Amino acid sequence: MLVRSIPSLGRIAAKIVETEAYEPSDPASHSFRGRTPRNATMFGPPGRLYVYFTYGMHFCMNVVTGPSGHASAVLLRAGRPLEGIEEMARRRGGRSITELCSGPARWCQAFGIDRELDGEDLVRGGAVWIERAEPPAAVASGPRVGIRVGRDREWRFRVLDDPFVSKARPASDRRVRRPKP
DNA sequence: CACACGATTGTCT
DNA sequence: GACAATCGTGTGT
Repeated sequence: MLVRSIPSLGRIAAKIVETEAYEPSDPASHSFRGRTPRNATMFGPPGRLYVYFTYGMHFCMNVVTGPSGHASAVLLRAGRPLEGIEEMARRRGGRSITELCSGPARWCQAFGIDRELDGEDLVRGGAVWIERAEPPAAVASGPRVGIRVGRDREWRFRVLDDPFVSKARPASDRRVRRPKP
């Protein structure tokens, strides 16, 4: 689960139910064409938050996963709200609970994640960090969403039958993995 | 310096 | 299902 601490507002938390993976030899990755000012955090050490701005109005967040120099990251696409639901609903304009964190830009808005948190250390955990949660019974994988290249890499992962995954193409999943208890 | 476009979302038909 | 919103970023001149 992803946890956000906001002074005077307390904890906001959501269980991660949908992600996408990106790595440097992957044409869909921001890191594919090398380091730039925007993607610099991806090229840094793992365990950091990579936040980028897109479509002139939205933020999306990733967890940097590869060692320094190997720019890999995992996009956080959807979460199930667990704590601070009132605060999330306020930031999301009073929308229903399934629309609070179900989408990468929606999740950032609900958590108050923006440019200022790019590069945040998720391991040290000051403003935002990750905590262990109950593992899912089954994970489905399939093509990533909203990209025009790299569709052959089926690196979108979502919890099977979870109502909080984003609405994008649940039928495109091609493989189901069931981790042993 | 100009310009095309995006790891999206919300609204309208 | 179509499309507007809205601007930072990367690329090319």
